Formats: sequence, C-alpha cells, structure tokens
Amino acid sequence: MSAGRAPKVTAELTGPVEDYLKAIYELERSGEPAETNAIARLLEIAPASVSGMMRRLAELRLITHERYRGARLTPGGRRAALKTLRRHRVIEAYLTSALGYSWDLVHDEAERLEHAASDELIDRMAEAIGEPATDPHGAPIPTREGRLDEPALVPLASLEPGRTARVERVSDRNADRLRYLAELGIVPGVDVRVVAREPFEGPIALEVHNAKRTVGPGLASQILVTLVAAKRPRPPR
Amino acid sequence: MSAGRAPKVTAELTGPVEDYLKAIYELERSGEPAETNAIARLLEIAPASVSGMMRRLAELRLITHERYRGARLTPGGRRAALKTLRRHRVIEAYLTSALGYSWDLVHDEAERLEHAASDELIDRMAEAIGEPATDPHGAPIPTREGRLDEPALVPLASLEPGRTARVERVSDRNADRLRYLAELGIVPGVDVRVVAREPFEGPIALEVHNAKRTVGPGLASQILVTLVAAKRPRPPR
DNA sequence: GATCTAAGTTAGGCAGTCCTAACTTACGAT
DNA sequence: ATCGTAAGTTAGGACTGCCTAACTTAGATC
Repeated sequence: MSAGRAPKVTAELTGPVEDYLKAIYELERSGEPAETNAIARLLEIAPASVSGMMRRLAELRLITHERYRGARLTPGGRRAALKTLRRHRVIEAYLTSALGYSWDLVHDEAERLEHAASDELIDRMAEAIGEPATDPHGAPIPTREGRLDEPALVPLASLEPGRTARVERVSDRNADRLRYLAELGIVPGVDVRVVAREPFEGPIALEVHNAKRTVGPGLASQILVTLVAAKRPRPPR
Repeated sequence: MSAGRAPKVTAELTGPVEDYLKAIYELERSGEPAETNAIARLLEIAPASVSGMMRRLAELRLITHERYRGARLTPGGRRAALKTLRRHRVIEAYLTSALGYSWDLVHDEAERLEHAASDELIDRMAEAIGEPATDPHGAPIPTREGRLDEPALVPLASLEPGRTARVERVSDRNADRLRYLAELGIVPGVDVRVVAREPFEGPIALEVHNAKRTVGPGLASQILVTLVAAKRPRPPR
C-alpha cells in the first residue's frame, strides 16, 4: 500500500522471541542494559538458554549485545516489543471489559493469545471497548503506531505517613497477589492514605475507602501511585 | 479433583498435533481411514512429514496406524479433535457476532487462536454470543462435552433441476470463495432453486432471492444443502 | 596484584517439526 | 504373474528453543 519505509514487515517473530523482547523492554526501563540472569528469571528459563537466544536476537538486529554486558533493544526490537505489549494489554482489557474476566485471570490468557492474535483483531478489540488507555492493572497501552508514554509513578512503599495517593498501577504477574489486592480494595483509581509506616522496611498502615489496611513493604513496592494534593481540593490542572 | 477416569488430562498437545488430529477427523468422516497424502494436502506439508508424525501420534495413542493403510483416530484422538474443532468454530462465530468480522476472514484468525485459547475463554465466548449451534459457515459446533452431530447434507451439485434446497453449510477454507458466495447471496439459511443443470459436470443455474445465478460444479459440490419441500408450505416439523 | 565469586558463556544434547531424496509397497492393468 | 505407478516410508538434515555441565570473565575484596 504505502510505498517505502520499513524494509520488512518485521517478518513474523516467533512466540519465544516476542517474549524475550518484552522481557528486555521491561528490564531496560531502568536505564540499564538487560542482564542475562534477569531475563532468565523473568522468563523462567536457564541462563544458558538466554545466552543462546541473545546471539539470535542480535543477528536479527533486534538487540545489541556486548558479551558479559547485557542487551539493549534496537529501534526495531523496541518496535516489536511495544507491539507485543500492546497486544498483551489490549487483550487483558478486552477480556475484563467484554467477557467478564476478573483481573487476576487475564494475564495468563493474554500471555498465550498475544502471539496468535492479528493486528486486525487487536484493533477491533480495542475499538470494541472504547480504546482504553490502560489495561486492567493500570499499565498504559501502546498506541497502534507504537507510542507509549509511561507516566512517572512512585511506589506506595516510598510515601511518608500522612500522604494521600491515587493507585495507578500494580504488577499483573501474580494472580494471588491481584486477588488479595482486590480484596483490600487496592485497585487503580482508588485513593489511599498512608497512616503509618514502620521503620526498617516495616509494614505500612493504610486507609482505603475509610477502612484500615496493612500491607508489607514487598507488596507496597509493587503498588505504583501518584501523589494527591493533601485533602479536599482536586489538584491544579 | 474428581478421582479416577482419564489417565492424563490430555497432557497438552502442541499446535501441530492438534492440526493433524483435526485433519484426520475431517478425512475420516467419509468412513475411510485418513490417507497420508490427503493429510499432507490438507495441512500443506510434505507427505514424508506426515509419515513421521503418524508414528508420534500412534505412540501417543491418538491414532491407530497401519503402515501403507492410513490412520484412524482413537477415542482419545477423536476427543482431542472435537475439542479443537469446538475452539475453532466458537472463535469463528464469536469473531463474526461480537467483533464484526466478515465470514471470509475468520478462518485464518481462528486457525491461530484455537491453539492458544483456554477452555474458559471458549466457553465465555460461546456464552457471550448465545451458544450458537453452528459457526458462520454452517458447520456445527461440538458441545462442551465433546458431542457433535453432523446432520446429513447433500451437495448442491447433486440436485435435479426444479428442486429447492436450503443452504446449510459451505467450506470455510478459502476466503475468495467465501467472498464470492456472499456476493451471490449463497449463505447458510438461504433457499435456492435449481433451474437447470448442464450434463457432464456442467454449470448449474440457480435462482437465489429471485435472482439468476450460475455456479460451476466444483463450487456447487462445496455447498451443502437440505431439500426443501416443493413450494410454499414450510416443511413439516 | 592475586583471588574469589557471581554472572555469563560454550559445549553437547534432546524434542519437535519440517524438508528433500531415495527407496519400498500396494494394487490395478496387462 | 508381472510390472508400472502412485502412495507411503525411511534416511539424513536443518532449525528453533530448551536443558545440564563445565568453563570463562568481570569486578569486588583483601
């Protein structure tokens, strides 16, 4: 159709390759190159397997890899990663909005479907549920064109007592944790107030919907929030 | 959960294995064992590859295979085939009913998704569109429990001039053909009258929705119909 | 600077699925 | 009965992606 541009239409990546790219994208968000062991941990495979795949990905020009130094996505690799991320998150959003899935069940289903769904299907799903900006866990959905801006968020664990914050995003990688958070009422969009925080990585006392809750520091570090101006008034702009 | 019964929970079949089982199921409907070359043609792979897979499927007790004589599904193989067939057809039906796909596009999408979708998802999709009995091409959908009855249908090509028949089912394996049939108005549920039929496998003249149409014998053999009693009255029961 | 360790890599395997080329078998025609 | 052909199979190879075991490297520690 439109002449020029991209040399190939990304030439079909395999499911595993898409998974590696997603993992590297995730790890690289910190600014540092993605380390072999970190990728292996994320994908639950042996580090040796990652080394092997690194070579392939580098040959495919999806990453650059300095031996013993970790991997970085190339622009092409990043594009592919964002495409997969979009698929994943649109599917998650669709399953909850259109088919009544609870937010703790969508991840695994999306993990498989994201490699099989066509762009066409993803776009239709997104349209059917009103082009949501985020998935059910608050993760932003890349646009059709591959743009994604990740708003700056802080972990709930970092807040001083007295602060009020809005829950924006939680990790989707553990169904039990998600079920528990839902029980506590800690879901994106909800405001929580930090009542107290024990020193030395101690538990954090919260008020959520006027109910007292306590969460450990591990859990609290997975809950990403934005600060809300002190009391009544809604924040400027 | 429920003790006893099936030795394994079917232990996860690979995508290709599911495809072989579907193909063998399809071919075996004629009553004859599925031949190696026929399977190869259906799956668009080399016959030698089929021979190899036959051994594996036989080891897995999904088929019985007599060398040089073709394959038959075991009860376990049939169960797996019907499960995949259900997935495929539910997905096709869902894509048209819920996401506005046209009937010529759903096959390829379903072909990929059927290996990735969970039972849970399939059941939710089926429920969301009212548990349809057939897919958009008129193929019956196996039940959750794996039951499928295929009504006896005759090819349109076999009808004598003067007969009226209701289109029940068309093959979903060719998008162009499906688009063409839709243009002619030949879709499941529509009544067609055979106006004339040229001898020696000649073209067949039809009346569809008061319009004159002509189809070749190849196409007409892919259109499955039931006879409709002569004129006005709707058929008994 | 030598050494220890954690991180990373290479070597060698295996399973699954496909291929081409060469061989074997079944079976209808003579 | 023989033979030719179509159907089917075996042999050998490639590729992806995973594994374990053994080795190498980077970088911190003394």
